[in-house]
Amino acid sequence: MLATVRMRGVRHGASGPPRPRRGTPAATRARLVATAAAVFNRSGYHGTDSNRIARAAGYAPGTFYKHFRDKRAILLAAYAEWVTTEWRAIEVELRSGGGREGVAARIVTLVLRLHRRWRGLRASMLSLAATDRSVRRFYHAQRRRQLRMLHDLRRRAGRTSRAREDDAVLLFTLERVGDAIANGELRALRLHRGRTVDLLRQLVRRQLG
Amino acid sequence: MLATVRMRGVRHGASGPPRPRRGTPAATRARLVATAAAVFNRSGYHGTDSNRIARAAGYAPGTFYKHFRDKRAILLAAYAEWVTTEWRAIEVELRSGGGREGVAARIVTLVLRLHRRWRGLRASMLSLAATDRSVRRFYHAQRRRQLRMLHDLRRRAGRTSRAREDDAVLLFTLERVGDAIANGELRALRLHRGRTVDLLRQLVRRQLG
Amino acid sequence: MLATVRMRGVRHGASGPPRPRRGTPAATRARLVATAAAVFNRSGYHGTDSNRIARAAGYAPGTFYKHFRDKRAILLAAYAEWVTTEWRAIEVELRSGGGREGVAARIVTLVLRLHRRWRGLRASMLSLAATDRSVRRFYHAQRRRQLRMLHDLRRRAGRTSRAREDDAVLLFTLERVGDAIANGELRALRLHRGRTVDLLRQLVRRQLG
Amino acid sequence: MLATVRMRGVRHGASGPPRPRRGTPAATRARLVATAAAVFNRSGYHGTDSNRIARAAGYAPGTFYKHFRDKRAILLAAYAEWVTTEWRAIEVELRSGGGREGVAARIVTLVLRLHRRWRGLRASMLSLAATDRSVRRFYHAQRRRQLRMLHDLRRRAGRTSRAREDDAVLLFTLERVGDAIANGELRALRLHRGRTVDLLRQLVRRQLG
DNA sequence: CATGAATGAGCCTTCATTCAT
DNA sequence: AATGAATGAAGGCTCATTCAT
Repeated sequence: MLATVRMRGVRHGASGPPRPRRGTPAATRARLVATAAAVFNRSGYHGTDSNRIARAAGYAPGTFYKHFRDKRAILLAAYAEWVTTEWRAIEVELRSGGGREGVAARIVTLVLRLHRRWRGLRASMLSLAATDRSVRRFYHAQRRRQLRMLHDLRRRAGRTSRAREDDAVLLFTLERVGDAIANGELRALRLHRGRTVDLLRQLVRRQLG
Repeated sequence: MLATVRMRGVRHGASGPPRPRRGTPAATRARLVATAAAVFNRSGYHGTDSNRIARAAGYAPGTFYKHFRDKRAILLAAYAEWVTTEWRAIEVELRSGGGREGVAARIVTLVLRLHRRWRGLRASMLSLAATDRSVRRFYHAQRRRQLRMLHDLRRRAGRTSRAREDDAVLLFTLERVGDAIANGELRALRLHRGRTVDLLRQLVRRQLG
Repeated sequence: MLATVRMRGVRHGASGPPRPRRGTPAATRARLVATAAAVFNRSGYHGTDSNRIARAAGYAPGTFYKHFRDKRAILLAAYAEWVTTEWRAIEVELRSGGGREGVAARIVTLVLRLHRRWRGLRASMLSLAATDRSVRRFYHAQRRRQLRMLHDLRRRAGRTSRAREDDAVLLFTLERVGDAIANGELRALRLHRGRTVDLLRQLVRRQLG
Repeated sequence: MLATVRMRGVRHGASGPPRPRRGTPAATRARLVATAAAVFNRSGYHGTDSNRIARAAGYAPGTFYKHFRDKRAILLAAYAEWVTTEWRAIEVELRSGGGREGVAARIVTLVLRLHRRWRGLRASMLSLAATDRSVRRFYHAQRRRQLRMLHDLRRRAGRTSRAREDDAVLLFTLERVGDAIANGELRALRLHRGRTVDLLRQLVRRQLG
């Protein structure tokens, strides 16, 4: 959902405001969230302003504040969407079956892809969370959701021996390396991407198995 | 150095500026960098301004710009200092000897402590790096330094079998978990801190061994 | 237009802003341009700032930048208006007929009056044009307009024998002497104003005839 | 004098401060004035600052204020020098004899060359004079000097029939066209330079004859 | 005489937010 | 529901000027 609606919203924004005005509040809100996600992703939270987001979505500045208390609120909404999307994709991947090996490999690929695609959005979130208490709480809540989802996945696979701490550390590693690859850190460090990805796959396989 | 000079600089800034009029440029610069590190750490890059930093260090706004081209520049200086400080500490720790076990444990403790203390500064750096190309390059250069330092450490310890990719992934994991602890994520996720730290120690021990 | 709207805009700015909230963008823009012309005229380009102009027009600082890219842009707009206004007045004067003598005399009077009234605005323009390439280009374009207008006037009067160089030199002389009178240079040099003006009238008469 | 000392002063300024420190006050002052003239000429009064001028002359900021009350004062000094230089050159030219024709032609050439060379300095002067009363007074005093010099020249040549008003208007025209040529206005207006210069020569010849 | 570190008022500009329509 | 003109606090940065050495 994020990946489709959002991209459209922005493409239009580049030329003019072609969006249909007067829609259901929910549709307007969704359009704004999707656009915000794309814009934050490209320019960063501190690199855009609420007027720009509104215009990019095809609305006037005032409309923005009819749907969101403030700029922060829309970032939270966009990020929550992102978490949902990511884990929906992972669930689909897992359910599609295949050997333990294949599943681990595909999950790593998926996570890396999503991190690459949304690195700016995630960076925006982290940037705010660092200073803003309530954003941090929200961010932690999202993380709890992730952990719960991972735990459910493993339970369904019949593997519950591992501690939640192991899950968390794995999550952190995946996330951080995902960001690193997305940022171009690997290239900057002249590290082999394939080797690094293999390492991650091993870690995931071990944890799931 | 960061940990001492810096904190003082800010402390007196809080009450009234004790007018350090007329010092060597190097001393002024150092005072500004130290203060900036502390202020960024507390309020985040986007949460302060150059005037505030200057005042906190006991100077007028203009002085800031005699020493740094812009606000960005002082963040880079502060971060570079931080990297140096962190690894100086790690080296000292390693040289102090003790069994393999003890060293690994102490390094983990050290890294976690430094990350906790400076999480705001690091977050500021990441926040800028996400949007600013040249900051990103600088950040990557610092990371290269870290990796080189880690590699040197292991070579002196006579352990070179591991690939640089393993080093990097370990670094990322340590860093990320360090941030997570500092952020209060562990608590938010109701994870056991001791267990998590033990996990990290194992990883480090394995990598050094 | 310049002479009326503008002066009003500033007058009420002096006491308290009468809050012209919500007008058409064109009206706001016009109000800002008129005010800027008056303020530049009084204090010079480097003697005011965009906030002052905005307030004098009855707006907040931000409004200024909704209508003009920067301080320079509004000076250009104000100056372009001035050129238009001046030549509109000259055309009217010419069309009003009367003998060759009378027309020349009246044109000189008119030009001198306009230069006296707007000498600060013109000085602002010259001051910027001296340093700023693009302002200079704009200024030259305005001058081309003037020359074209003068040429058209003469053609309609059936006098085209003179070269464009003569037109230009006449324009420069008129302009410079106009400034000199406005500046009080004549008085400072203990020159007779009447005699000087007569000289100019002769020059204009000769050129038109 | 302006033309020599000044240019040197700046050339050095570009690399480092190579000037001998500790000279006679008069020498220091002269060096500063010459440098200021060159710097104002290039960048305009509002395009530089007193620190830059001091450094370009090989001195520290404080030295500047030991020799001049403020930034304005050095512009006045530089401009006064310029007027002196210009008229010294014109006098030399006149004294060198030659027929009436030749003298007029050479004076025009000279004036145009000086205006071209120092257009930035003159523009700086005009820019300040427009706003600043006392600068304007100073500027007028310089003009009086010019007029007196011109009058003396004519008396020596035995031509005193013309009124001072005529002298003044000629001066203004020469000056203004000189600036126009220096500014590139002629080119911008697609006017023939040769023709324009011829026109000026005629005017001067008539006035001297 | 000369230095140069330091000053701080103030300018230019941005942007989150409001509110009358 | 949506608009968009307007707001104004605040941030980044400059530069004329001072003064202790």
